[in-house]
Amino acid sequence: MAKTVAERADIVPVLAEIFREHGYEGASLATIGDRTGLGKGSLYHFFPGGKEEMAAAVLAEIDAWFEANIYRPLREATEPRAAVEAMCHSVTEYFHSGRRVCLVGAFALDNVRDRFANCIKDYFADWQESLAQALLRSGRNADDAADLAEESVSSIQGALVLARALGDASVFERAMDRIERRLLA
Amino acid sequence: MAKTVAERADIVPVLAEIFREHGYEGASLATIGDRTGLGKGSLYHFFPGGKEEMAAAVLAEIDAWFEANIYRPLREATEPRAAVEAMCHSVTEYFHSGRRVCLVGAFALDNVRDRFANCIKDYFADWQESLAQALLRSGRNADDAADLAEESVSSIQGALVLARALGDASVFERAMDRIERRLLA
DNA sequence: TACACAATTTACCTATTGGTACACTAGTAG
DNA sequence: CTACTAGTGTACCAATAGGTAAATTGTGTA
Repeated sequence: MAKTVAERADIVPVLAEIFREHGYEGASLATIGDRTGLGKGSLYHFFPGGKEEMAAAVLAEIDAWFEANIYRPLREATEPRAAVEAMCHSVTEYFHSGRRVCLVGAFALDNVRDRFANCIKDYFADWQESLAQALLRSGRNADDAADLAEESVSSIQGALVLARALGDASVFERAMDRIERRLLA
Repeated sequence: MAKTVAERADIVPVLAEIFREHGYEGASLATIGDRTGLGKGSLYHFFPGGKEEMAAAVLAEIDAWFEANIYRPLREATEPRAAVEAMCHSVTEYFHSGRRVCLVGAFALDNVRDRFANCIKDYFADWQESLAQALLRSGRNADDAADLAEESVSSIQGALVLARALGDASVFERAMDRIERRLLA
């Protein structure tokens, strides 16, 4: 009998992909069980809070990833312009050039927004603030930096929506080019 | 016994609001029954295809509204710059300054995207094309017009996501100002 | 006045939902 | 060798899901 012991850390990325594909309501425990290869027993062992805790864990991991790979580099870069450039490339890679949905953005439009309002808000607020900080240190004034950061974060989300709606990844790539050009101008 | 006869045309806007609030999967027939004040019998009388037909009807009505109020004016305007300006105002009003979600955008991020792929695609393609046409006739070259139109449509969606995520309508208003300025530059 | 038909109510159906209870297995520490 | 524990599998649960069937109501028209 295969006992193949699992770990929480291995499950969360799978959960993330499931929520991305099906949304919160659309991701049933049956689907989750199939895709993770875990029975309900194991699932509720790792996530006693059920689906809600699973989604929270996914959001926490996403936040940790962005903190480590996007926000902190932007905040702490000695070379802010290079950090901005690096952000653009990381983002393009992370979202598979627009073929991958932003789970936080999707949750924001869904009715689960209320349940995870804080996570969702922080995700975008942190992004905007860290980017604004890098722009500030690259020589812009505070107002321009804040405005440009807000526009960029917003545009990335819009490009993800449009790319997916049109089924055309090039929409996202064009948007990222525009954003990078404008950030470095 | 109150018989209060209903009409399909009266129901669709209510359905639209329900789908906006709860998403496709999240909008149960129970909720729909409550909010419309109609039993399942009436609902299936008007929409024999069930939930899917209800959503399709909503998307069709949205498309018709945009065709009449946004796309056609852009395409047929004798004064294209004024039409672009009018579009910006209509859009701001339609989305309640970012407090109201774009159902088509939300569906695009959801897993129901596949089911309504054509509607969703057309909505954005038509918007982009009609806007590009107005820009073209306002004196821009074809490439600039197409690019700027794509960027604008994309930015509107992004602004809706971000405004809702942050619970801050001013994000949307700033975005619309930027877009209008750039379109009329 | 009676017919036809649109609209509605009510009752019912099966599958699935998220969640619980609990017995069980396999390592591991003493 | 034994006791403990993290992880697993199975069976079960009430509630709800979307959907169906048919009897009933009212209303405009001939």
